[in-house]
Amino acid sequence: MRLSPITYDGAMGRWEPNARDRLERAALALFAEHGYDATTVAEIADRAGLTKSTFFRHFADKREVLFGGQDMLAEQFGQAIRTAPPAATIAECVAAAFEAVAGAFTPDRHDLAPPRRAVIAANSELQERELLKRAYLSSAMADALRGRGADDTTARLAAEVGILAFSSAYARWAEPGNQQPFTAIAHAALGDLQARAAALAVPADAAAC
Amino acid sequence: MRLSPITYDGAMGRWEPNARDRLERAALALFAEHGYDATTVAEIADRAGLTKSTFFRHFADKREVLFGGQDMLAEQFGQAIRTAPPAATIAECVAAAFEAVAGAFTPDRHDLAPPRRAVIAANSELQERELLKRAYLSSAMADALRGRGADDTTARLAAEVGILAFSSAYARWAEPGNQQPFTAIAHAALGDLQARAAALAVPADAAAC
DNA sequence: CAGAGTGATGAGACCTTGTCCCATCACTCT
DNA sequence: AGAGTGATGGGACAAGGTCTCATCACTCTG
Repeated sequence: MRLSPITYDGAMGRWEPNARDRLERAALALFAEHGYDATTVAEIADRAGLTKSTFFRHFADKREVLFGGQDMLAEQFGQAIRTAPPAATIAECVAAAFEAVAGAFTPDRHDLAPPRRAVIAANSELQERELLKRAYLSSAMADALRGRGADDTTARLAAEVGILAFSSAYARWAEPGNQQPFTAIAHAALGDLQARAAALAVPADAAAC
Repeated sequence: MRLSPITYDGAMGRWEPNARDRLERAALALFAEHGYDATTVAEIADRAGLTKSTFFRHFADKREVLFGGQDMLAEQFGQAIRTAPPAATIAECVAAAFEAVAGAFTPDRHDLAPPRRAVIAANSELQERELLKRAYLSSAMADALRGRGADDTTARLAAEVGILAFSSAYARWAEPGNQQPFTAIAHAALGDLQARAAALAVPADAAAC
């Protein structure tokens, strides 16, 4: 299948550009229409004007088409923590990581989040992948913290708390009515969790659960 | 394929009993010999004297054969937290959950842990499943804590910290030379994490990472 | 003791995911 | 014009996983 040529600037594919983009959009549309399971890779490729072969050249996995940017996110987390000021505390390192990825949460990306979340919420296999993504981000943060000299246990704990803050901040940012920028929400979530972590450490506290 | 009859007491299979057990052992042996990827479900079933059909009747998934008891563990976590004394703090609820599952970590199960861990460590797909299992246990704990009235954020945080303590305690318990009972290790790990969580909450602390 | 019922298994067709190899095409460079 | 390059198409292929139906062992009932 050959599509009409489109002039495009930038280093894109040679035929019709944006093959990866087209596949992502086609997948999201079909998943929303018929559900994730009822949609085959061949159908996605077909709607994008491509074939199954090409799909798997762009995505290692059928699920991957919904979880594209996670590698970049993990890389940015790690980079921000590694390049934070030497005197920064662990909490400040985590906050720096959040600021580093704030660029990915621009208002124009905001519209794509709700349908994507809806598709994931409707399928347990995709929720699993979402959890996996979190674990991946968490271990990237923990590695970077260890690289700064933090001991293993503290690094893992801080990373878990950081990811918890990140994911709840993302959920709030992605809400349809939200206007606040991601950074503000993320910082608030992190501060909130820090306070609650302190409360956890006081078993004599009267706060029975 | 028909095997010689074996007298057996208890509600087992009608033909050769312990089909599920045999499949698990055959799988672990083959995975250790040839690796996870190079072992097909048909081979596992064949070594167990069964067929592919029967394998998928006992396990929803090829990976599932290595991750059997997680449902039970999650159930025990939840049950212990729901039935903890009304005045128990969150930390005490988590500790109660650990005690509830200690029965699963008896010395005779200790020997099966190292080969299983070795197989998982050699395959990323299985490590992913391990992470998924953790997330599953964590959400079971969080649900139970929410059921006691804890707010969402605190419940999730406590569950994450609890699972972190649990998995590091399990790793220590499963070490070949270990003699300590699981409960003692788990409580120590939880206490350790609580202290570090408190330190995280003090950003003015001089502990740069 | 005969026959119906039950539940686990065997057998095999079938679809989808994911891999692999090779031919083909568009575009670029010389 | 011709060679090179890189993305794509096409099809064969293995394995995972689902489904259906027949078969067998065992139990229960009359």
